[in-house]
Amino acid sequence: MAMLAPISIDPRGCGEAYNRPSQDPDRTPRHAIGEVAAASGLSAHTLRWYERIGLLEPVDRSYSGQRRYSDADLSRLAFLGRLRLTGMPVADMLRYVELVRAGDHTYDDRRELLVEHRAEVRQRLADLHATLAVLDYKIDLYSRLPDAGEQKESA
Amino acid sequence: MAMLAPISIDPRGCGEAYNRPSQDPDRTPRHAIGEVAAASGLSAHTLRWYERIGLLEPVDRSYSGQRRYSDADLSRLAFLGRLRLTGMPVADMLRYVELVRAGDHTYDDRRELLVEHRAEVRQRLADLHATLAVLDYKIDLYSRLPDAGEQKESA
DNA sequence: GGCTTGCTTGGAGTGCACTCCAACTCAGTA
DNA sequence: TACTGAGTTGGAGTGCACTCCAAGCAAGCC
Repeated sequence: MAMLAPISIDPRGCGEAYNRPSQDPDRTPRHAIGEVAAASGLSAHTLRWYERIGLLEPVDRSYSGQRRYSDADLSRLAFLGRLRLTGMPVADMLRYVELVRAGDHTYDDRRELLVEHRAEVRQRLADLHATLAVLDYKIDLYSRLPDAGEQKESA
Repeated sequence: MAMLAPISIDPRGCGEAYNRPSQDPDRTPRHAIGEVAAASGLSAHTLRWYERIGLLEPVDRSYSGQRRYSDADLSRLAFLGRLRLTGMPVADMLRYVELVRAGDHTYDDRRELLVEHRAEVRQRLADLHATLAVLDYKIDLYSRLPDAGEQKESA
């Protein structure tokens, strides 16, 4: 297998890349599914499934029928991966992708969708911070009352 | 229905409360399932299910057989709710509860479990922060290219 | 007394997001 | 040319965490 350029992904450039002029080198297919799985943290199964349900446009194929992902696919995946990782339901991701597909007149809807997700992300951050404090408190407690101690804690 | 004292929950005092001397007012049963559901954010269904699978000790009952939760139950629930909210699998929560049940000689194991969870919480915090930056970037982009604009964005 | 609302049960059902299966084909190396 | 490992498909299966159901009991209010 020819050595492929290492994959690097900038999640900022996602979705929109779809609207780029087609001579953009961005859209040259070159990455096999295994590479993409390793780079994105999604399994090959999941990558195929995302394509099947329409989260990704049909991916280009090699002459023998194997998938070859372009950098544009990769950056979309990177962004979608972030959305998933932070808890956006697949159905909402699909809606976002459909808005991108629909064209430039959907900017407002896309923004709204992202703004809503941002609010959820902030809520999660708050929950996690609060829990972190509780965990620190209890871990400290357990550290100071090491195992098998006879004394009981009162908090 | 008699007005019950408003429920306030301090998640720090959880699990351990189980080892308190029984004269502690903490263990007086008084809260109906509906109240507890409202206060904890868990549904009544879920509260019964948690009890069924052993996350909660069998809850005290009124003479007519309805559940009456004590403050000790509540504070355990508050802590368990935090663990769930921050992504701990129910199976791990169950393990934690079983360690609490097993007695004081399990402090080290409990601490280890919480330390592991804390690491996951920190990882999530990092993921969320990184995604927040991406969301801010894209939302800003969409805001500056309001809907139906003719120009295309290039990032 | 009648009404409404809330609670009870065990077991079955739901929704989400994958994840696997079987039976292939294909690519690269010795 | 044989072998190994990676890729292909649609449909079925899995795991998790609830969530609901039906039928009935109980409590508070007019």
